[in-house]
Amino acid sequence: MNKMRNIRKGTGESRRGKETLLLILDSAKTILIEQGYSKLSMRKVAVGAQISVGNLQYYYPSKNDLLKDMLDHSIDEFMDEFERLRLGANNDPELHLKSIINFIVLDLGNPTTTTFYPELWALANHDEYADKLMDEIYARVRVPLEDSIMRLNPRLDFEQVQKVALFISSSMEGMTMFVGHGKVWNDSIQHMANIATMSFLQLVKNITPEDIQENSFELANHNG
Amino acid sequence: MNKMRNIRKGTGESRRGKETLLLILDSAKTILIEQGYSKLSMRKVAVGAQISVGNLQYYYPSKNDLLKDMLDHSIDEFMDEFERLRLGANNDPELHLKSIINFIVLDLGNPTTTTFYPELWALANHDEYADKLMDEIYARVRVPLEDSIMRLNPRLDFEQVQKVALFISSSMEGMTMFVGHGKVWNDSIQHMANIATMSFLQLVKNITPEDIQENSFELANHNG
Amino acid sequence: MNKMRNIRKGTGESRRGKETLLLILDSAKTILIEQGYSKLSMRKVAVGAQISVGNLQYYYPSKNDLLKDMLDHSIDEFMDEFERLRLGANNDPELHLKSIINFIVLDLGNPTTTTFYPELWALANHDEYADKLMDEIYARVRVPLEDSIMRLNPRLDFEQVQKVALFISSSMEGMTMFVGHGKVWNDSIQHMANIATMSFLQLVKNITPEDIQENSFELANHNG
Amino acid sequence: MNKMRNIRKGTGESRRGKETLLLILDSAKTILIEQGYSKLSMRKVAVGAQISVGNLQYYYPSKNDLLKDMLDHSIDEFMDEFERLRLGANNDPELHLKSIINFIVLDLGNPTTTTFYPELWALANHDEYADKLMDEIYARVRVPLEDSIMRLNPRLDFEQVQKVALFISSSMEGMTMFVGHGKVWNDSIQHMANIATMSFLQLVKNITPEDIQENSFELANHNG
DNA sequence: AATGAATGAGCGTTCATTCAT
DNA sequence: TATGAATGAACGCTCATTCAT
Repeated sequence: MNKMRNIRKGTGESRRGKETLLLILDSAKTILIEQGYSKLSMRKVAVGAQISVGNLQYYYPSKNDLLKDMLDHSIDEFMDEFERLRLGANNDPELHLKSIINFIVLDLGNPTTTTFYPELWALANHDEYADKLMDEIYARVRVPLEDSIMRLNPRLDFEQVQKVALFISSSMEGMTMFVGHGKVWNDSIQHMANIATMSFLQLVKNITPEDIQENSFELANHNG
Repeated sequence: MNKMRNIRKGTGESRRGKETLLLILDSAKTILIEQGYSKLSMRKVAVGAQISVGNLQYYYPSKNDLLKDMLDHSIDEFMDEFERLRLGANNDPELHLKSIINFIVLDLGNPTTTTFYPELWALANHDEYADKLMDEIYARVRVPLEDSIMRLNPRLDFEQVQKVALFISSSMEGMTMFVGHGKVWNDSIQHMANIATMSFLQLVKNITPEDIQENSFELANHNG
Repeated sequence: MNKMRNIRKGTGESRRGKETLLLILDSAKTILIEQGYSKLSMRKVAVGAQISVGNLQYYYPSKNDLLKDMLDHSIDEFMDEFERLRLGANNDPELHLKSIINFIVLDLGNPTTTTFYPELWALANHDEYADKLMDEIYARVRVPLEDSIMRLNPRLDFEQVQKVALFISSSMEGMTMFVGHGKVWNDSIQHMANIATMSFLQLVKNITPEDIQENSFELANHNG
Repeated sequence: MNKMRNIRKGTGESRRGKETLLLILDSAKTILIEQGYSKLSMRKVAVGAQISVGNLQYYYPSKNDLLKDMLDHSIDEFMDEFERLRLGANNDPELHLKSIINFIVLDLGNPTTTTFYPELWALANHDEYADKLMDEIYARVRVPLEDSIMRLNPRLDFEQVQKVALFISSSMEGMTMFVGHGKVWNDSIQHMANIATMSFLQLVKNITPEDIQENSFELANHNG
């Protein structure tokens, strides 16, 4: 299965071409992670891949084409790992949930993850393709979460399960900027994983449809 | 209290200068939000503020100077609201916690918040000042959270309280990319606030020092 | 009367700016004439004007803006001369016609005219502005021709006068590529002017509405 | 008779090669006509001919080689038609002259002619080959004109005949930019052909050697 | 006869910055 | 305070050309 989907027909056909394609994508990803999207330029990618700008543009006629392929390529790596985790799950939904949480939170400490995802989120606010990609990734991440939640709390209908899964997933993503690689609380990443595990399990087991539905007006009344 | 801290001595002193300064900062913020940091340029800021590039550079000799002031200015607005919330709190720690959670989560639906913060997080990975600023903001946001947690769960020592507060705060930030303005799950923002409230309250009340300390090795044993 | 109409507001305001503007337009025109439109680049114009590319783009944000102004500027020079000729005309329509013909045909020998106009014609086939400009120039050139023709041949209605003027004008333009500067027949330019004068005078005096209206079918009949 | 004269020895020898050669030349001509010489590039020609750039360069090692062959090829088509006209002429010189004029003027309405020739004239000012080619074409076009003029006006010596033929030929070319396809006066093309026919016949019949020889000094005297 | 891969120069354009006025 | 003028570097991109296969 060839995951690179470079745009221009007829590029990356030969062995040499495929090697160059990989050099390009790695270079682009490295620059995105080390310097951020605002510093990502075709020139820098070319230098990083040790090819000429002209040749880079032979593979990717426009910067946007490169961006797309680079995002695909970067995400595929994460997804591959995640897929392995999913397949290795046993039948115990609680155990499965725990292992997913632990995997995702600890993965935030990976330097690549720490810097790549915030770039993607920022990009998604201004770039349609990045936005679409984000939707796809996180939908796939939520699938095993939803599966476990459904089995651990049969009172919830599917929409409610989806929202709980979304809460758990986004909750973990939010830690990136605080416990990720190089961040102030990076040393506490395992403690954060523990809190997350404890918190999410309790949530999943105890939450009722009413907890979710309760509207802000009632909340206001409670307050008063 | 003048919150703008523009670098060049003696600028923004006259009435007209102050007005121009505000026009500049608003223009910069608008561009950051609408087009992202990679598209933010001195030229565009000058056009947006309806002044010449030369004059812009009179106020901010370098782009970085502008960036700093713009971040300060943008965050001040959020902090002002947050401060009002803090001061308006009554003595009930649970009620206070609930109102903070509700305020923060619902604020994510604000278009400015939705796009501004991801830009800041991405920036913080490559810009020292943005990084420092983030630390300051979120430390201040956590203070009232820590206060409530401490009172609701006296078993936890301060370090543990800090970590629970960090978990809750980052958890909410993570929703930005999913329930923010224009995002797929924006319609569910109130439901997400409900889940968050329920989940965090349970967490704060029930968590023990052991839950936090438990290490991954034990987890591994549990798994096996 | 300032004939330069550079696009960007606020450029060319100071004395120095106006000088630079002239250097730019002269440089552009020289390159167009010496190397042709396909070789006209912002870089070459900047070098010719002895300024930086950045400064050139300060005056003309886009190449098209420069092209427009350069065309305007180049044509103004021709029009100024032509206007002087028109104003210096006495009341004798035949004499006036002769002097216009002589002026235009001999002007074709001017190196600038020889190369500039074919570039303009080619450009007009692909560039809307050049096309519009051509219409304007030649309409103005035809005015004094129409005036003379009308007086020399009262049998023609205005539409017919226009067509005869168009024939005469375009006929002269066609000589550019043959008797212009550096062309094979350049030595015969005065003889060509003589033939043109004799031919056009005869035409104007003798042509009837029927000559113009006669359709190709009748022509075929005449032929048979 | 193979009219294509591509440079590289041994190309276009096989049947398939000849087909590709035609695709290339057609593609080049189409681009020249639709976009102008400044937009004519090897890449675009290759795309238009549906071959790779590498293969295009197998046929034409340099862009200039392609340009030459393309000009030859384009002109051959016009010359073929013109040759047919010449051969179909009967013995009446006036009739022959009329049919040539009608053919040439009406041909200006052909979209290809309208745009191709101005490009050629512009090119001829900067490209030696295009210049040489122009000389050849128009010399051939003038031959039948000279033949008719000579027979219709025996007073003229050959040099004078040549100049009258040149005047008539260039006069017609000049109409291209005004009555050609898509031009403002295109609807009047038949009327222009009529005026041309009438004017040129009168010229040819009545012109004297003195009319041609008369110098500008005498003209100047007339004016004064 | 044809493709894919690569180069290096040049293109129009945007940029942060400097400086005279 | 404010503008207009200027620079030099970098940007994304197109180009003619070369070469291995």
